[in-house]
Order: sequence, then C-alpha cells, then structure tokens
Amino acid sequence: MTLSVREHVQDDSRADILRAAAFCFMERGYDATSIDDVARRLGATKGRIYHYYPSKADLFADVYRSGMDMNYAAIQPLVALALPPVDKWRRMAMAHTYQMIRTRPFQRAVWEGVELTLRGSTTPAQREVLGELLDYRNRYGLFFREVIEKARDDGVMAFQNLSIANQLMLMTLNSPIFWYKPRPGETEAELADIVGQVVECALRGLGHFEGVKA
Amino acid sequence: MTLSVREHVQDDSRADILRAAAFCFMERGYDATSIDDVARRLGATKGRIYHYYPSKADLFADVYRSGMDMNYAAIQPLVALALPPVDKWRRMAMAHTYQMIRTRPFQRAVWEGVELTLRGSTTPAQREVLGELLDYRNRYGLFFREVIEKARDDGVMAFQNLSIANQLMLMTLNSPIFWYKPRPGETEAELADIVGQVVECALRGLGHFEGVKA
DNA sequence: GTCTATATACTGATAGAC
DNA sequence: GTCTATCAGTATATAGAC
Repeated sequence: MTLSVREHVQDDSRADILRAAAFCFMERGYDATSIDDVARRLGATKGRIYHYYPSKADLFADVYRSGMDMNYAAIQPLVALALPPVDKWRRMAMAHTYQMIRTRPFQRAVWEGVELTLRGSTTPAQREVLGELLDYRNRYGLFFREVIEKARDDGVMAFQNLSIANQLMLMTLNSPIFWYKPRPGETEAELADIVGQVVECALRGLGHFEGVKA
Repeated sequence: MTLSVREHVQDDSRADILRAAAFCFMERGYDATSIDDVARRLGATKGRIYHYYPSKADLFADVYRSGMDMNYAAIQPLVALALPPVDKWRRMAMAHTYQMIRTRPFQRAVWEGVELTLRGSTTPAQREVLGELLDYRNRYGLFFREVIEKARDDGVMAFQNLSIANQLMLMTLNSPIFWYKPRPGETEAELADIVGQVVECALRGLGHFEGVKA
C-alpha cells in the first residue's frame, strides 16, 4: 500500500503522540494521566494532541490497539509453523515474553484497557470500542489456547481445566510488564536468561515434564 | 485488650467505611473513585467519611493495610508449622489463594497500592505511608520465599533464580483477584477445585515433580 | 456524628489566533 | 498544524448547622 507524503507525516506525528501517551499511561495510569502530561512529555501543548485525537479515550484506545498490533505481528507468523506443539508453544511464549519487555509501556496500556473494559466505562461509544479491543485481545489468547490443547491431546502437557491453565500461563508470561526493570548495562544474554526462566516456569506449570513423553 | 464501648462503635463505623471503600476501589480504581462514590455506597454523604479519615489517600492506605492484616492472620500461623517444605508451602499457598478470592476487594487495593507506590505518589507524607505498607507486603512475601528456598535446598524444587521464581509464583497465586468471579450457586467443592488448580500450577512452575524425590 | 453548603483546584474539551 | 485562552464540569477538602 502506497501512502502520500502527507499521510506519512501524519503517521509520524501520531506515532510520537502514541509513544508519549503510552509512557505516561504506564507511569501514572489512565485516570491520573492528563492530556497536559502527555503534551508536556512531547514538548508541546495539548492543541497538538487534540488535532489528531478527538478525546483522551480515543488516544488511549489507539495505544491499546497498537500494543496488540505489535503482539499479533510478532506471534501470528509462528502460529502457522509445522512444529510439535511444545516446540511451537515455546517459540510463541518466548516471542510473547520478549514483546512484554520490549514494548512494556504499550503492554501496560493493554492490561489497563482490559481492566477498564471489565469495570465498565462511561459512554456507550467508548464501551463499543473497548469491547472490540477486548475481542481482539481474546482472539490473540486463542493462539496459545489451541497449542496447549493440542499438546494435552498429545499427552505432553497435563493441566486440568483448559481455560484456567491458559489464564494462569498468560499471567505468568505477562508478568514482566509489572516487575521487569532494565538494569544499566544489561546484556542480551541476561535478558534471554530472564525470558527463559519465565517461559520454563510457565511450561512446567502447564504440566510438561522434561524428557517425559517428549 | 479491652476496648471501651465508644471505641467499639468507632471500629464498626470504620469497618463499614472500609468495606464500602474497598468495593469502590476494586470497581473503578483509586483515581476514578470519588469520596462521593464511597459515601453513596454507604448510603451516606462524605461528611461521614471525613469524620473518620482525613483524606482519600488515608482511607485507601487503611484498606490496603487491612488487606495485608488479613493475609498475615491467615498465613503466619502456618509458617511456624513443622512440616516438610513442600507440604508447608502447599498449605500456605492454599490459604493465600483462598484469601485472594474471599477478600478480593481488599486484595485489589493491595495490588493497586503497590502499583501506586512504585509509580511514586504525590506528597512526601503519602510516600512514607505507602513505603511502609510496601515493606509490610514484602515481609509477607518472604514467608513464601524462605519455604521454597528450603525446598530447593532439599532437592524437591528445581527453579533457577529465587527472586524470579517467588515473583512468578506469587503472581500465579494472586491472579484470581483479576479473573475470579463467583458463579451463582457455586459450591465449596467447586471453589476448592479452582484453588487447587491454581496452587498445583504454581507448584509445578517451581519445578516440583509429583513422586520424584518427594 | 452526620449533613449541607461552599471554597479551591484541576481536567477534558473547544474556539480561534497564527 | 500548533499554540493560547477559556469554558464547563467535577473532585478533594473544609466550615459550620443540626
């Protein structure tokens, strides 16, 4: 798809706003973040933001959507791979966990967006937008659900209830958005080590045993 | 300790306010909850609340503290038991998970309180209060940390990094505060089944294998 | 001890200059 | 496309009647 120069410039402006907004929402949460906060971080005033987004809710929804777009881009290609389910799961889980760390501000907005949706937001219009985003996020969760279901059918995972197992597994993989802080001078290997521990913990939780039936 | 009648009445009034506040904070979050919301749920006006609490931040801190008090009351007696580490851990983990479900509004406030603390709140006075509560919560986490460390020393758990393992384990046990919804007519046995699945998932995640070295 | 005002401050959103 | 100025709504907290 070809975009005009004007559209490219628009996209850059929007991307700048999105990054600033994601960071602010992560730092203070949706309600405590004012449009002025986002503008200040941009080195601008809120006129700039309202030129691109009609409301704070729309801005937040776009951060949420961007976060999920990034996740789909990272994981969807792996879903199609023809691999044994545990191997496929491990690749998906590692890619997902890296995403949580690398795009943390956006993923925090995804998390808060889900919470806001479940709480029930104000206007019907916002409710519809957030509802669609929740569907978008739930479809993403199905990618994992299908793989672990297959793995259990194959006898290489041994969890009980599928929904609960998937819920707990995703919670473990998502958890770095809450506690990960990049250490100064952290190497790629150290990062990979952390991701590996998270992924292996989740895999054991699913009832997969090294060297058994694999 | 003997309390005067007046103090008992005060405690009841405060407890009513605490429950209403915990529920509102759970439903809408700290920032989006107004004192008027809490008062409305109490069937009163905010004059009643400000009679007992000097500020919204103090009210929230008391909900947070109450939640942790309940956790200590439920788990601390188990810490002293002379049991094999995995057995002790399982009893603690089950008690903890039940707590998350049974006192969910308060536990959500604990969670949000930790987030608010890490984000950095407004005034230095609030920062001090929240900091103490975070210590209180971290000391609680040590109960679990010590047990799983012992279990690993005994060779019945096989996680890698102690801090990460404890973090992921607590995340799993805490997760019902986000997704648990009581079903109408849910039996004690069904609840116990859910708690059991959460606890066993966390236990497997820690690298404990049924029938191996146990 | 609880209520009804009310002061004060802040935030989302708009209008219009440049 | 970005800024300044401003309006309207709402929230915390206080003062004082009852």
